[in-house]
Amino acid sequence: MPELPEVETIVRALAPRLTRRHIVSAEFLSPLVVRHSEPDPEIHLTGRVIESVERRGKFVVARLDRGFLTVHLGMTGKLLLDAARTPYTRAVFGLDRGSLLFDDVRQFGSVEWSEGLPARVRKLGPEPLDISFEDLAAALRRRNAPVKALLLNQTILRGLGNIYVDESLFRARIRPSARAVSPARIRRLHTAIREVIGEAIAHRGSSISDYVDPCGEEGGFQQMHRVYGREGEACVACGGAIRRIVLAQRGTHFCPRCQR
DNA sequence: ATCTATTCCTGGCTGC
DNA sequence: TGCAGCCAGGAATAGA
Repeated sequence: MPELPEVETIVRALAPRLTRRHIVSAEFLSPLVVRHSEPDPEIHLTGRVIESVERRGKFVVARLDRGFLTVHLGMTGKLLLDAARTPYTRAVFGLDRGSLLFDDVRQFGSVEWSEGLPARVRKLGPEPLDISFEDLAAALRRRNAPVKALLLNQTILRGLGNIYVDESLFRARIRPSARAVSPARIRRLHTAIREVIGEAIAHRGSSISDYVDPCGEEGGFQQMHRVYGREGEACVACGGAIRRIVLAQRGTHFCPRCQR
């Protein structure tokens, strides 16, 4: 499940390989993955030049000589360089040198062409590594949803998903169900998010289920998860059992003793 | 405006 | 062994 650190790893691998490449062919094998696109993406993409590849939250955005190619990996999406097609290949881009495949088993991901930056990218909130404590506190103030739901909301903060929200809340010692979190706790949360995201990027993301980068490499941060996927195991801080509940329609992992 | 529930999708897992 | 049924979850959408 690619979140900010995984997408950052992917974009770092893709950018030098795709910048200044010409798209000589574009083929969509599943109508589902182009559901967000403006019409006729094959026509608009063919012949384009890729000018840059950047991450915006969990989106991969390639700026073209005309328009944008935007990819969201959803749950199981992969961007693969010079790879063989599989039964789950949903889009194929021929380049003047090599090729780019979009594989996605569950098809929660999407690939789109648009003339301008897509609306759903434009309305994203700030990057977690850029936002100041004051702005984070302001964004969470006067909200009454559980803090976990707020952190998953990409218009408040972009790039965090289920894993990194659980890990950040553990390090900040805040219960995921907490509402109206105090400024002192938001201070801890601000620090925790920066630490978790920074460490996860340094470890090239978490390989849960079948995440790999465009060269087929796995990440290593899953070894360092303190709560996610550790239900019933011992808390690294207090030794108590990690609990799993469902909150905001997501599997939610926390230590009942450390996170009050 | 804000919050919550539902929906999409399918391989893999559980349990009978 | 086989298979029905459930689970994972990002984000669009609908409903309250």
